[in-house]
Amino acid sequence: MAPIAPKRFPDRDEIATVRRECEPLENGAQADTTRRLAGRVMARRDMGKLVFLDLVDRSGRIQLLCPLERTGEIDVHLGDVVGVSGAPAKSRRGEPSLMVDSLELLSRIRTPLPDTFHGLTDVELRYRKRYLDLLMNEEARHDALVRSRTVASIRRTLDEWGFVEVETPVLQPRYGGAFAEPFVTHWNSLDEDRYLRIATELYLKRLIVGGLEKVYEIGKDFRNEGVSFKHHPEFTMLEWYEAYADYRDTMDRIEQLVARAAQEVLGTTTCTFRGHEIDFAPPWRRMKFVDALEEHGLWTRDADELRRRLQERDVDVSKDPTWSKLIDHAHSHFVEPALVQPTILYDYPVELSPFARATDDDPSIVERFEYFAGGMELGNAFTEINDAEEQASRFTSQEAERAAGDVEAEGGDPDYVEALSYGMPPTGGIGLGIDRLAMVFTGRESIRDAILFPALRATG
RNA sequence: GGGCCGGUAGCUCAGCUGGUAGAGCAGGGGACUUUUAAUCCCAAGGUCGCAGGUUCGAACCCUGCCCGGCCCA
Repeated sequence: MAPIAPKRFPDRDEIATVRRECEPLENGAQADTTRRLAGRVMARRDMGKLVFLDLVDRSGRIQLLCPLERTGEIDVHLGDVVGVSGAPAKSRRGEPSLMVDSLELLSRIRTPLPDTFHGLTDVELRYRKRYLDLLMNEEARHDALVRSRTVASIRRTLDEWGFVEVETPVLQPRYGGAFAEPFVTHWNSLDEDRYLRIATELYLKRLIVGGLEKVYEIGKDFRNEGVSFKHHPEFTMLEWYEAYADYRDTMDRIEQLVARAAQEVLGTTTCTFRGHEIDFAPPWRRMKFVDALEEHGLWTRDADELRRRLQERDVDVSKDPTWSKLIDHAHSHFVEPALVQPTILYDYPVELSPFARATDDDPSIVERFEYFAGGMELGNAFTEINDAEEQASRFTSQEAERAAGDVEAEGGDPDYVEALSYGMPPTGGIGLGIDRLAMVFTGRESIRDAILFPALRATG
């Protein structure tokens, strides 16, 4: 009968820790302590009575020296999960190692690993079998940890600032809070359709009405659209809302939040993305939306004129039925890609911003900003409309956009308007695309490298 | 949706002008007490993405489809 594989391996140390213990040793020497390590065997070099293994855990890699006279036969294949105990040592050539006394097989590999030298490079396989990518490519492990630590840092900062983390519905009877088409599903027992949320915005602001004052949520949003290097149909978004604050307060906070995350995760406020060194240290460049378009000669309130100017520049405007879509196209085509260093664009046309309050001196311009890095929008923020009647009239304006052919225009939400009618404090709110931030922090140029299991077509 | 590129052993790849499929690593067997892409010997490993077509003969040429990448929309 085959021996039963151990169900646990307690009291293990991290490989990185043991490596550090090996550093001061002379070549060929070993410490008189005993350490226990567990992990995946990623290389094997047999030298007759002495077997060398490379053991990998989350923290790093170390060489195992296995003298057969002590350990017995080493019945270990590449990819097996083993636990060992032994003494920190250095090989004669100076390689940090563990001189193994005993080795136990914890899990036997059944399907051979990919080529341990070339790793797994096939892009499709890396996405479909991310576990192999993580196993074979140290870079993939590193990126996953950077993302995780970034989210942890953001939570720490918001918690420290007194924000409350909440969870709001993913399945919503109405969708809103962004311009996008939703996924639809069906609730059988109620025989009602539900939309997967495209944003958390309208529920979070209901909580501001309810007096929670400072709330945030980190979660998945879903938008029924194609995939690109910066778009993914399910993506992770942070949104926060802060009572008694406006968009200027929010600008200061987002600079602090991102710079601090970079500092904590990367050890510096800078990172390299698409060959550019990007520095998140505040203050970020700030520029009016209108001025940014003006720089490209693309600011006009006249839809026909704007259409003409875009066509002159060989832009296909056939799918832009409204001025809003045209100006958005102009912005995303000419302005956004040039915003490499962290930049805040502020004061947007009211047509693009159904939830933002007007500026004091111009009712056609609202207190909204978007912020960019690496040529990508990272997020969007407003001084929130907190008056029910004003919100209702913005929804009405959006219906006109929809009637003019913009399928992504806001659909309106009477229940949300009712919530506002009970009074909402003046409020600043913001969204942050976590996947895109992770792209910039890791230097990965595809959002699919920032997402552990990106969406792919189903196979066979 | 359109254009370009790709899919050959578990992985990384080669395969010329159409002539019966190759290597390295991994996996199996063996040798070796300081190797680290260890080395050496032996044996094994294939629906060439799928389906048609052309041809005496197709991984290779043609058509359609599937999956992926990049760019455009």
